[in-house]
Amino acid sequence: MGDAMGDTMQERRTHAGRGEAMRLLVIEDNRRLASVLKQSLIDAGYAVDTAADGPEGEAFALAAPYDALILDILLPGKDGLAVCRSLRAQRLKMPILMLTARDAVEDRVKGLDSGADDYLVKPFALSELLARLRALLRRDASERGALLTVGDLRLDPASHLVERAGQPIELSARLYALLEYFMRHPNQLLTRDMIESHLWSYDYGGVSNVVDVYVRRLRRQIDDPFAAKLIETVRGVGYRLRTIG
Amino acid sequence: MGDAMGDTMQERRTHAGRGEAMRLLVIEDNRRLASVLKQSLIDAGYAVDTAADGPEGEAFALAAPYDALILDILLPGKDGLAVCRSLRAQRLKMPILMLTARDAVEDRVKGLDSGADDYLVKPFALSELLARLRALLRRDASERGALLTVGDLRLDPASHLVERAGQPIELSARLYALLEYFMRHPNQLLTRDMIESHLWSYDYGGVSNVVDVYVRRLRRQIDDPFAAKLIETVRGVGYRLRTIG
DNA sequence: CGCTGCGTGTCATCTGATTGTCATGTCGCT
DNA sequence: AGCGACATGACAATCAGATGACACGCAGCG
Repeated sequence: MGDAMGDTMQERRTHAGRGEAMRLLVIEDNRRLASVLKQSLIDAGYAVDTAADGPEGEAFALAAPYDALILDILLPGKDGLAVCRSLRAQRLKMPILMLTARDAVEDRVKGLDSGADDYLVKPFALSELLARLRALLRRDASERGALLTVGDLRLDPASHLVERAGQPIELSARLYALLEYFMRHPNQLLTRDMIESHLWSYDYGGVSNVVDVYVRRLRRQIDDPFAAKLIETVRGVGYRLRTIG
Repeated sequence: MGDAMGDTMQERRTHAGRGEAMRLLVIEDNRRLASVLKQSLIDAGYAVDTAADGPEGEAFALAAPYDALILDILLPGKDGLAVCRSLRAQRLKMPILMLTARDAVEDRVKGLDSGADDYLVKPFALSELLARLRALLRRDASERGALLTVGDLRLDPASHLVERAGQPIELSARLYALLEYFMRHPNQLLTRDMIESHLWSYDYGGVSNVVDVYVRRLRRQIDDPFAAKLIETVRGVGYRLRTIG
């Protein structure tokens, strides 16, 4: 195995080396941000189109096949949520990455509710965007939007319903997002940093135990009432959702 | 407790799980800030070089591979934005964290525009710098993890799970780091100094038997319960992890 | 308007786990 | 035997995480 640098270079160039570049559509009304994004994505080896408002974006998406969409929530004409729902209604299955303004907690939930596959809170680091994009493109179409299952715990991204051992569980927005993050990475160690930058904006203070507190709340709902505990603490590092006892 | 100390310790823990220190290049003309940064980053477990102006920094970056750059915008010779663009034009893809004294939103966009991955406004808290750095470096690390195997011993960097002969083994953070270090250098003689400088601060007292103690603890968990012993003592020198019986 | 309930994030406190040191026992080499 | 070098168990200080309580903001409602 190569050293860190080698792997980095390799990974970053992956798309450029591919026969066909992955095609992306960026729907973002802020021109400056749109152009920055476009250039960065092109540098990263993608083929990129941009659209500046909802209707235009939707038309683009319907006119040509894209491998993924990057979609701002706040758009003139027709907002990102509506575009997303509309595209899904028309059976378009490509992964959609939503961009949401900071402090819009509701948005995050609605975003996932409307059929988006992931969301990113502004401001974000470009590398984070690229990483999430890689993750989305890597994921097989068949496993996106499918029912997530870990042990006797089930989560349906489409309906937002969660249940364990047949018992329905009600989760607040944050808790739902946290659980979904866990379930999309079963058995994987999630550091506090990773969780924090997924659920809060990446430049969140850093000196806070929000993550601990939310994990505690999640445990109270999905673990406390049951014998087999699913959320494991990895001391000094983070947490992990176990698939097996 | 002082903030700086707390951050240092925390960061060291974070990196304890890694075999090799991450290499950073700091390009900053203010000597005092540069030296404070360098020391703090070293304390945090990174290997750090510094450059005092644009051209020098660029030369450094081109000469050797770094895992990340910390780049001041205001630099003599050639400013940070130009350095950044230039490096990107030369296909260097490592994450770049920009620093600036100006606090206009404009700069953020310009910074990202020139190819930076993240942006930090002076004055900043050291803890924030470290947090963002971790976020930038995390990508490369998390997407790398291949399963490490030595004999019937297996270690998965992604989940931090360790098992021998199918039996799961629970390791504390330090022990995990030690084992990972061993497993990334199988059959290789590791001196006490090497181990000490990888897992503890580079200039650890020297008059301590921490290494012996931790090797003992590791043995208790991965060797004691099994017939074939994997950790070998090389008298007068150090230890070695054997792949063969 | 004020009351109430919910979700969110912060804080202080508590507790077992982890850490590094030390004293002592054991082994291997000359 | 004697000298290091290493192994080992015990120990106190420290720390990371768990946990409960609190304060704030916001939506719904009388």
